[in-house]
Amino acid sequence: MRDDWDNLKSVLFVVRHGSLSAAAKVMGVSYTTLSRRISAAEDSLGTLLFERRKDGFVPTEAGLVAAKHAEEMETSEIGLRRFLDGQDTGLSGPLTITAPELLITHHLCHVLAEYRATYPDVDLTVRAGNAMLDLDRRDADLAIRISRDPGDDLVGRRLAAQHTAAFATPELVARMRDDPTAPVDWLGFEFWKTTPKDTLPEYTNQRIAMRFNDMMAVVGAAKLGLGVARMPLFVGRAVPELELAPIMSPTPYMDIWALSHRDLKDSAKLQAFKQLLVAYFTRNAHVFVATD
Amino acid sequence: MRDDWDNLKSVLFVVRHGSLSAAAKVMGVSYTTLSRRISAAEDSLGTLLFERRKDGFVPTEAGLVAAKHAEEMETSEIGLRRFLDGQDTGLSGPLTITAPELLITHHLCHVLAEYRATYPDVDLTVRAGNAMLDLDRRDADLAIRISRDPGDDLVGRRLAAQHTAAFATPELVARMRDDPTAPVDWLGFEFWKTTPKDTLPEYTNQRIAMRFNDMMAVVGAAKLGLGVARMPLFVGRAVPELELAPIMSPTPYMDIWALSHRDLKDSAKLQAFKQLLVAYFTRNAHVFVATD
DNA sequence: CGGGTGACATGCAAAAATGCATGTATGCGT
DNA sequence: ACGCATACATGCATTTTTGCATGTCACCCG
Repeated sequence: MRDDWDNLKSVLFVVRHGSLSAAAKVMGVSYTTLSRRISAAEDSLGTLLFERRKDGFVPTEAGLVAAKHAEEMETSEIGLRRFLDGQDTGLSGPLTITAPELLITHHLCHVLAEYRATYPDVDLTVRAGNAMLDLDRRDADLAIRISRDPGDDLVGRRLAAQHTAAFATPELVARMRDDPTAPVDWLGFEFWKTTPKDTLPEYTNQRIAMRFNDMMAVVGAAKLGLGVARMPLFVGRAVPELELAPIMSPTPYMDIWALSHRDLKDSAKLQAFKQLLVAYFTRNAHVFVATD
Repeated sequence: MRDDWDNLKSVLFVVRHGSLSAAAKVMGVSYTTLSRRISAAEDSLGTLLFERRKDGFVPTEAGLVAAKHAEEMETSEIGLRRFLDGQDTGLSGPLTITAPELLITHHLCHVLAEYRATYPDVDLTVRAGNAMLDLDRRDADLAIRISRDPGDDLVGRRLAAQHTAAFATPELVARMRDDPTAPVDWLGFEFWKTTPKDTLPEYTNQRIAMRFNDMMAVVGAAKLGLGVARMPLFVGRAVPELELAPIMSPTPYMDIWALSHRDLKDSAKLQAFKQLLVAYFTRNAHVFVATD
């Protein structure tokens, strides 16, 4: 009866991380402790939860079920913490933001600096990446994303409209302008089936030279003159080695959104960040779209 | 990060039982420990959960929210335990049954005796009462009830159909038979608005003499000849001092059901009990209905 | 095949949580 | 007003939990 719930938490973490040692590291205890907690949980539930194999603890069927229920418990706990943090009107403590790498590098860094200077007591964590971090599970307090996907409990705020366009080195651009019928090498993404469809009709000789799964890689290749690349306007404009390629006009692309959890709408820390964020994007709206 | 979940459990119990001391008794720890766990929880959540008043710990708004979430966690834990117990094919360990007092007194006691003799290793608990014990929350593994209310996750098995009828002492019955127009005193229930509607038309002079909230009390009053009482056939027939009163014919009443949780459908202990139960009610079906 | 790594078992000493005893405040019934 | 019960605070000794050190086994890699 005594240490029941924490033991279930241990079961969850061992199942989730695959071994005592790995779970122990994450939980900040020794695996010895975990081993004993697992045994205690098994006693309490009257069931074997893990097989002790030479190569580690392997969850039994019952162990998986236990982990599933423990996960529900974790969800409740996370929900509680989020709610309480949402009530927090103080401007100190942790705050986690996630955003695409490129947006951080070129723009968010300014907002971060300003926020840091204004609210030095907030302990700010920034997670770069497009990964679908789970705002419900509290992987982050605020997510900045291209393309809106408002989960049930999320609130979204549109930060900016944006355009994409084609970019290349000045040499390539000059060549393309001189002879539209010359071959055009695209630097594309893995998922591209064909060359972009919204190019100007006079460019009759297009092909995909290489495919990437990462925008930074595309930018690198473009800088070396390996081809022309399609990217958000704000990306291309931030790379001095590249300029707009005439093969296509800037076209509207998905908006940039800030998403956060409903429960956090009263969090002072978060709202302060959002305010700076919106101000920045308002000031710099022109960077993301073609004004001409 | 260390003892988080158990601390939340402590918060739940203190909120639920109103004081450190009361919660401590239920949890089997000292209130000193609870006091410290509460403080730990408050540190971990960064919020005050209880006001320390002279007359005890009073939960704050945040404390109530925390308890609500902890209750969700408890629900998950109970669900886990129920599931695992459901997988249990052993015929030993705890099993809890609930049923109306009268049904236990007159009938279930036989089933209990038989079960006890057949499976002596099962640790059987019987909770008498019509109270709506919560099968989801594991207040009991099996509930025998008049009137079916199949909750979402419950499975029901009809045990018997039953009739109700009017009963009274032989003296009263004789008098009623002699002169249907003489005043008939009913022993009724609190919620009765009028005398029963399905009585024979020749009894023209009926009134409610007394109201009760308990069937046993009604039976007691009826035995003293204070009036005629309506009750399930199986109840009246089991009281030697009473006999069927001619004022009404036996009428169908709500069936008797056995309800249990879906997860327990493979529990050997429970299924064995159900088997004896069904057999008993099948054998004794005639006791619950009027066959003539 | 040896060296390195990861995963776990186990015994023992250190650290932490717990319970007990004692003390204060409040209310209740007579 | 007095004894009695409830509710909690706090210091200290004890029990429990934890971590560390050491040892085993299996695996991977050059």
